[in-house]
Order: sequence, then structure tokens, then C-alpha cells
Amino acid sequence: MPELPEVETVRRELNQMIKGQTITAIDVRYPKIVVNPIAQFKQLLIGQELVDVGRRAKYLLFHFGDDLTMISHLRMEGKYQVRDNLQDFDKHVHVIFTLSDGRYLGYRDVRKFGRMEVVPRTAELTTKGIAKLGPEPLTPAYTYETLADGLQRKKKNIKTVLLDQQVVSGLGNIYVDEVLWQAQINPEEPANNLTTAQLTALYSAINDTIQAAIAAGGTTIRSYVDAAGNQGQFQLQLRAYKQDGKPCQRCGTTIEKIKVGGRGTHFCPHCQKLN
DNA sequence: CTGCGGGCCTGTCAGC
DNA sequence: TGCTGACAGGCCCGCA
Repeated sequence: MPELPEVETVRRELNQMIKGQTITAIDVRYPKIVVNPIAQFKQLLIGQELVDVGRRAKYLLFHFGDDLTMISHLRMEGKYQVRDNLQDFDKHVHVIFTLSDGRYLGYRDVRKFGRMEVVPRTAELTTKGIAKLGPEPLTPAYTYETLADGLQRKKKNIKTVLLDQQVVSGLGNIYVDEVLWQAQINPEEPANNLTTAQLTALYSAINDTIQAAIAAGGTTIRSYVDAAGNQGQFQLQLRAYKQDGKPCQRCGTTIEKIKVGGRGTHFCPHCQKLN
């Protein structure tokens, strides 16, 4: 499911719903979701108060009182649910936290790709996966120079580089297709072959698209809902992703779907030509 | 170091 | 209808 705008939406919902709660029990029904040994995971978190939920790119950072962070990555399908009764969780809910007010926080993940791990808060940004993340859109670290310099050093196609999280973080398959359409760049263009005009357009397109998607509460294609069960609305504004067979909203040419780097890729063959 | 393919899992959908 | 294979908002690992 989730790219930066969806994870940010979940983060805001969790803060509204469960910030300030203390974990009183944990039921791990599918142990591989949890990176720590299960006994350690429980021992560290039970009794801890959730101070706030932060985020780095697509990672949720649950900050607990005793300088602990639970890093949670939703991968393809992970989602959090807050419920009053245990019976409200189905077979795809793999970790359940009992909260001090009697509610439950469940982690549901049909494909079981997601992972959660407790680390000292001082280590949260140097943990594997997070340590190598590039700057993310809408932050001071994300500048035109970091984007242009980063892309200059990559020979791979632009789509693969934008999905890689090292030059810029937070984009996934949906938003990469969207920003490349917006900036009129062919997804197979070598990253170090973009013109200055394309770099300028891409830099802005990334910020603008992520901002609009957050404002819309993310994109719901198949299954994404936020922690309150709400669907996103950005799918109504998509102009490339899943638009194959439809006319390009800029030029009317039929949007095509191809494979780039093994990922389904949607683009307009007329306004996104190779340089 | 980079690039590529496979793995992790389950569900859905198109095509035969 | 039933089966089979491809595909799905992501990331990691091992190998060449």
C-alpha cells in the first residue's frame, strides 16, 4: 500500500486516536512480523506510554516514554486498526497491542511483508533501512541541488532511481509514475541524462505531488485505508498510474503501461519521449 | 560498487 | 466453473 502520503496520513490518525495510551499487553500472532525476539519485544514495550508517532519517509516511528522507538514499516499492505473488541480483528491481524483505556491497536497485513522493531530512540535513524534514506520531499534537506547532484551520479533509468529511496525518499510506484508524467520525463530515461529544465520540473513535481496527495489523505487503489478506516482521495487525481488505456489529460494520447525495472509503469508516449 | 533476479506472502483477476 | 499464471502502494539478500 503505502508511500509517503499514506504513511503520513496514518501517522496523523494514530496521533489523534492513541497518543498518550500505555501498552498493557501484546499478542504476537505471526512472529516474523517482529524483528526482535518476541519476549524482548514485549518486555521492552509493555508499560510504555506512547508519546507520539513520528515518521521518516515510509517508516512510522512510535516514540515511547522510556526513549524507545518502535520502527514500523507497512511495506505493501500493512495497516493499523483501533478497535474496542478483539473479535473485530480478522485472521490477517498479526500483532495486537492492548491499550490502557481498554481499546486495542491491531496491525493487519494480508501479505505479511511488514516489519516492526524496537530500538533505542537514539538509534532510530541509524537503523538499517532508515540510515541510507535520502532527503524527503517538503523538508529543508530536499533541495534542487541534492536532487540534481544525486541523479547526476546514477546511470540507471530515472524510474528505478526514484524508487531506490537514496536520492530522494518516500516515493513509490504510484507517485513515481505521477511525478514523471507531471515533469514530462520518460521513465526509461537515464537519470544522468535529464536536462536542466527536466530537473527543475521534476524537483517541483515531487514536492507538489506529495503535498497534494497528503492533502487528499493518500491514494486508495486496492486496499489502503488509514488508521481510522478512511480511504484516501488522491486516486481521483491520478494522471498516469493505472490510467493505461485512457487519454492523457495533457495531450489526449492513450496512456500506455510497460515494465521498467520489473515494475508496472504508466506513461504518455507522446509527452514523455526519451531525450 | 552496480545490476539483476529471487524471495517474502496472500489475494485477485484475466485468460484459457 | 476451475485451473494457472501474472500481478500487486516495498524492501532485502545473494550472486555475477
